[in-house]
Amino acid sequence: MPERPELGFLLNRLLHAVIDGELPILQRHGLNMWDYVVLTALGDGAAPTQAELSAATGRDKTRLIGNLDRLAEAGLIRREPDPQDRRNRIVALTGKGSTVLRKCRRDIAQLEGELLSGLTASDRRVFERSLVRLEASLPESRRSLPTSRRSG
Amino acid sequence: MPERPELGFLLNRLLHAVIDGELPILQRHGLNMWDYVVLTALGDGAAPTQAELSAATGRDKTRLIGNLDRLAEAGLIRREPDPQDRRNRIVALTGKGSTVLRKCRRDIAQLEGELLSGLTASDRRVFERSLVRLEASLPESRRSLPTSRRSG
DNA sequence: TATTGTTATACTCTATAACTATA
DNA sequence: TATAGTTATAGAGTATAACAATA
Repeated sequence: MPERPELGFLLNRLLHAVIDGELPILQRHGLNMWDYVVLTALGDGAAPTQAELSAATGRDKTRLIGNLDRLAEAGLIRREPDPQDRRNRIVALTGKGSTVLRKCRRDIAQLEGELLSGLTASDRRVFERSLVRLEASLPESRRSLPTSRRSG
Repeated sequence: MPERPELGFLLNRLLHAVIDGELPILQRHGLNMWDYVVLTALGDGAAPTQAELSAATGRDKTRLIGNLDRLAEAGLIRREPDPQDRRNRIVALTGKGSTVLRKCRRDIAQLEGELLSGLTASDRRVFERSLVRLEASLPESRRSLPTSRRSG
């Protein structure tokens, strides 16, 4: 729609298309976007404290709690007191949590394939490689944060 | 951070980097992100009604009003009753509005150049072309909507 | 009766500040 | 005193519904 399509415009449109595609997938597994971000972070690294998890995901520590409560209630994560420092609570995936995470990733990978199916194989390789490179070039400060906004 | 970087993760990081870079530019001209989206829409097409502008930008019509009030107050747009149908108000850029829009676009183009400077010229061409193609392949439903979220 | 623009209300999400328990 | 986790309060942003003017 802009005469020269701006990066922000294009990225925004694309991101929201991805989110719109992902939300139903996550919902089928009883997850919202932040739940999935948390599970992803837990699947990537070793068991962290909630403070570390907050930093890793970009989710404010006070709001992270609600996600962890629900995830624990659903049996997807465990929260255990740290024997080293009993102020900490160590968060870790359960077997069920790993399974749900794996299924979501599989479905999301398929969704991505569909979204990118309009590109040639060569263009897709360059596109994905560029995304990874650009992301790597960003300052550390910005962390994850897919939102579940609704447009007016 | 994910083992296989997901599209949503990468797009989100990149979009927020763009937004973080753009907000100070817009702020220098007294604009917020929605103001800029509205000015952009007005710069692209002919003078629309507020309802059309709402549809074109994705901004809810009730929340669009506040933006239009401020933009008119700042002398960047005009709102005139439609002689054809006096329920409508026709919105249009003023000369001052066009100037501000042009300056913002120029600064944002420079920002984009910096953000993409890590790519080779060839990769950048493919990357931008792919973005445009992917955006064009999306369903009509989704319209613009850069947000000014703050991560926790 | 339907529609444009507007205002008002309720609701959600977010930011900030307290509180507790450990250290 | 400082920190991890938690809870509570205030504020911003959003959706929804109602309203006045015009068709």
